[in-house]
Parts: sequence; C-alpha cells; structure tokens
Amino acid sequence: MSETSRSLNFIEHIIEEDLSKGFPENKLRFRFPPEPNGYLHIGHASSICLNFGLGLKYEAPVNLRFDDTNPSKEEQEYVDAIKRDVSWLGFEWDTECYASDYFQQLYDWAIILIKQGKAYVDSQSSEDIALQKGTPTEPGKASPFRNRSVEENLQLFEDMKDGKFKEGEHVLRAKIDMASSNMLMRDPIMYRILHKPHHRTNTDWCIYPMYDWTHGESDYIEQVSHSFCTMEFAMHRELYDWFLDQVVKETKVRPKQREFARRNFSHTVVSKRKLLKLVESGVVTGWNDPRMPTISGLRRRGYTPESIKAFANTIGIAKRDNVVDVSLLEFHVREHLNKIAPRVMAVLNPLKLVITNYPEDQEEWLEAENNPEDEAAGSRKVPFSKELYIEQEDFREEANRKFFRLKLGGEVRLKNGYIIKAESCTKDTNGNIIEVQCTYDPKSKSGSGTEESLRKVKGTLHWVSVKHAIQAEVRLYDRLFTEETPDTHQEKDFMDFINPDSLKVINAFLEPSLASAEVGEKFQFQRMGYFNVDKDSTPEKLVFNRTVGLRDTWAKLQVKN
RNA sequence: UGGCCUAUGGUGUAAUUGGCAACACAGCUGGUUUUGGUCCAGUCGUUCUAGGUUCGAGUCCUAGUAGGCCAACCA
Repeated sequence: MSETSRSLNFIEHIIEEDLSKGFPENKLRFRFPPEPNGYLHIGHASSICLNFGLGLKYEAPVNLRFDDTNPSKEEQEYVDAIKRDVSWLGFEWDTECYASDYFQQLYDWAIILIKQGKAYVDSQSSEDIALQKGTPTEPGKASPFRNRSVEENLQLFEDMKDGKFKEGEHVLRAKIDMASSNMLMRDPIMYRILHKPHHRTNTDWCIYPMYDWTHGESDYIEQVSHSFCTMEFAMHRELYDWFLDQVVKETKVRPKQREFARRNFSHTVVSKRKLLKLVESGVVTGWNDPRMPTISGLRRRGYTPESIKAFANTIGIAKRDNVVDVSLLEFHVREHLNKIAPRVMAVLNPLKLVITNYPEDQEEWLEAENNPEDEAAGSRKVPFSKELYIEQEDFREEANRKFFRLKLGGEVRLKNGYIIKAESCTKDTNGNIIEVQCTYDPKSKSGSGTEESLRKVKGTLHWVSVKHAIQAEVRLYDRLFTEETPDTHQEKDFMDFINPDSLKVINAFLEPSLASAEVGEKFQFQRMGYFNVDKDSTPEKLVFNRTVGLRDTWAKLQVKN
C-alpha cells in the first residue's frame, strides 16, 4: 500500500491541519520520552512507531528523551535497554536527550517564577498538603505558606537546593488556583527534596523537578512541535500549557500536547509496575523472558522488527479504550516469518517408525526445499534411513477419513521421501504405542518423477532419522495469563490469573543441518511452527524457543468434536 | 454528587470532513497444495439510546446511557 493512499489517523489530521494553517513543515519535531524505570513493551512500540513514523513521513527529527526526574526508580540499565530496543526496531533518533540535562535551566526558570510571585515554598507535610487539596467536588484550601515573601521563598528554595533540609521538609509549589475543577491546577508541586544519587547527575542535585514542570519545558527546550502522550495525561494539558505560558517566547515554537489511547493487549499486562512484579516475583526469568510482552521479550521469542512495525501500523492510533487481540500480533509474525524462515524438520514428540523393507545399513540424503515461498533459498540434503522418528500425534491405530495422517493399513508420504504404509505397531505394558512398523514403496521417492512418486496420498508427515538426529531443548510458550484481561477485575489481582503452563520444556529431535544454527536464527519446523535459537543455546546444547505455532485448522476441528 | 475523555462488526482501525459504512484480524464454507502451513474464492456481521437540524447524519445540536481517567513530594 502506498503511503499517499493510506488514510490518516487523528494525530496526522492534527499535523496536517497545523501545516495548512501555516505551521512551517521544517519546524516539525517529535520525541519519544520514556522514563528509564523499566523495559519497553509492545504498547511503547506503538508510541515509538507513531513518533518515529511521523519523523520519517515528514522528514522531521525525532529525539529520544529520557524522562529521568525520579532517581529513586530510574537506572542506567533501563536506559541501555531502551536504546537497544528502539534501535532494534530500526529507528534512528536525532538527539539523545535527558530531562536531567535541563535541571539547571529548569531551576533558573523556577527562580523567575518565584520572583514573579507564581511559585512558593510550602513547608507542610505531604499529608497536610493532600488534605488541603480538596476533592473533585470540593475546592482546596490555601496553604498557610502560600503568601510567603519572595525573599523568603528565594532563600528557602536556595537552601533546599543546597541540601540544608531533609527529604519532605519543603517543596516548591506553583501558585495557580486551589479552587480549580482540575485537581492538577491546585498549586501543583514543582520540586521535592530527594537525597538520592541520580544515574547521570549523581549528587549534583538534591531537589528534583516533577513531571509536569519538566515535560513541557523539555519539549520547549528541544523545540518539539508536537508532543504526544497517552490519555491519562489529558488533564495535565492545562498545566502543561500554564507552565509553557511562563517561559515561551513568540519567536520560538510552542509545543502542543495531544493525547492518544494507550494500547491494551489480551492475555497479558502492559504496565511497567506490573511487569516489574512479574520479574521480581520470579514468575518469569527477567524482563526479556520470551513470555513477556516487552520488546526484548518478543525479540528473544523470535519476533522480528518488521512484524512488530506492521502490527503497530495495522492497529493504528485512536482515543478510545481498547483491547487488542494477540492473534493480530501473531498474524504479523507468521506473515513475516513465512517469507523468511527456512523450513526444517524437527520432531517434538517422538514415536519410532521402522521401515521393515528398507535395507538395514542403507542411508540416503534426500533433497529438501528450504522455503517454498522463496526460490532463492535453495535446498539442502536430509538423511533418511530405516529407523525414523515421527510425531506421536501423527499415528493412530484406527481413525476416520478426516484423519489425514498415518493409521494401520493406511498410506502417507514422508516429506521429501517415500510413501509408506503402516503395517503394525507395538505397545508397552501400559498399552502405549512405542513403535510403528511400516513398509515403503521404493519407487515413490520424492522428485524422482516416476509414476509412483506422483501418486497422491492425503497426508504428508515430517520425520527425522533416528541415527542422524540431533537433540535440542525446545521451549514451548503459552499465554502468560489465563484471562483475557487479567488486570481489569476489581476483586482479583492480576497475579491470580497467571497461567501455570505458560512454559513447557521438552527434548526434541532435529535434522542434522540444525547443528550449526546460531543464536537468533529463525526456522519453521515444518507443520509445527516457527522457532528461533535462544541465547541460552550453546554448540553442545541447542535451545530453541517456539515463537508461534502455525495456523492449525486440524486443531480447530479437534476442539469442535 | 464535580471535571476531562471516549462510544462504528467478535477484535483493532477507516470513511474524500454532511453524500452508497470500508480495510485488516478472528470465525465459517469451499478450492489448490509433498507443511491440515502458504495461496485463492466465497460468507457472516456494525454506526450506544431517544429526540432534533437537513433533500440527506457515523459525522452537526440536545438529553440520556455506558466505559475510562483525575484527590502520588510517580511518570
């Protein structure tokens, strides 16, 4: 689809309208402003694609700005992870910025506000301040310190900065309107004292600016034209504008905040607080656990940047509440992986198959196509012999016509190999089938062109030669939560809905070509799904993650019956 | 009981700004296929409610209903 024919989302409409009203296109500038207090998740991917996508569309710079005003939650590890994730998605930021770079400017502006009588030092406890704030239906009451003299405010604020007070002793507040229907306008706090080292400014500061005082001014300093954030900040816009009013010069671009709805996804949570809890409680192995909806988790799971970006484009951007079904994300990985992933054969649940009329010591290396979707992918050889593994689910003693797989007396093709017929099977003392005996038609070899090779049989099975197979650990993932919306129940905690079977580790048998597979490499295990090599993998012990299964109409039929 | 935001198929978004409600996913039915994959064809189903303006309303107005957000020295 061409860029020009695509319909615009409401954000693009806003930009187009500004442009048509005369805003110069070369002054367009955007930013992606994460707080480095956790890893980026799939919801952030939407925001990243929005902002950087806009940058690409209008050839405008996009800054990566870390909103690092709270040293008690923020860490360098998160900064590094965020940069890695944005880059991995394929975006390039214009300037790497930090709100902490603006601490001095913010401080200087705060002094001006104090001098203008628009800010004051409040020396009450946070409890008292909260009490005076009123409620949504009742106006707040003025602080007894609201009318301190400018001189006193200046002195106190300087002393705050100089570390003469303990945490919580004083705060700097903007003097706005204690009766505003918008609670955020009731003299919001601009600075608090925090005797904590910051990951960038270390102990240079012991007063830290609050979000509202920082964000709009940072946008202004960077000359960001359009500042997009999620809906929960809608009420903050009035304050954003008020703070901007105090500093803007008409010769410069005045940033405009607009809000869009955050993305919710079925069967998972997307809130850094909740994701942190999953990490800290040990439910998952870390922020990059393949079950996590984080960008690092998806990357490790085997998702591609292309698939995530295509997904983000498809779900678009709007203002209403939403729950995006994971199947849409899965569709996009399958779509991409189908085009690029080499096909290989791997047996996840082995059942031994013995070809009774195949010579004991014979082996053949059969030609196998690497990717039917990509001729350039070429082909490889896979070893065939008398004893093979097939999937347990692919054999039944008896079955109806709907079962296209192997059954006693029935025929099936072994992918890239021969047509076989099941003759008998043996069971253990518990009645479990442990081996199937079959015969093969030597003339039916795939690609040989013989009449027999052209015969149509309904089923085709993947297989692996027992003697040539290599073993690997395979990690099968399922959704992390059993509930579609685990965090929307009033009485239950989202942790109550954790799926105990979200990870299943098995030992699988793979065709030998996989021995040299490298970390991150992606494959389609034919008829099984898409898999990639996990970072835990070593040449001695391969480890694969299942990214996503294939679309499985057979499984659907089974569920119905 | 205050303020702000939102409401279009099962899900997510569109609708040339007042002019035949469209796209993708999911579902269902067939076809092709040496992957029950891919691909192809078909099918299902929608403007929260009630009024109003208009030749004409998803779009504008009024009232209602439902959902989300707001009383952190978090962002």
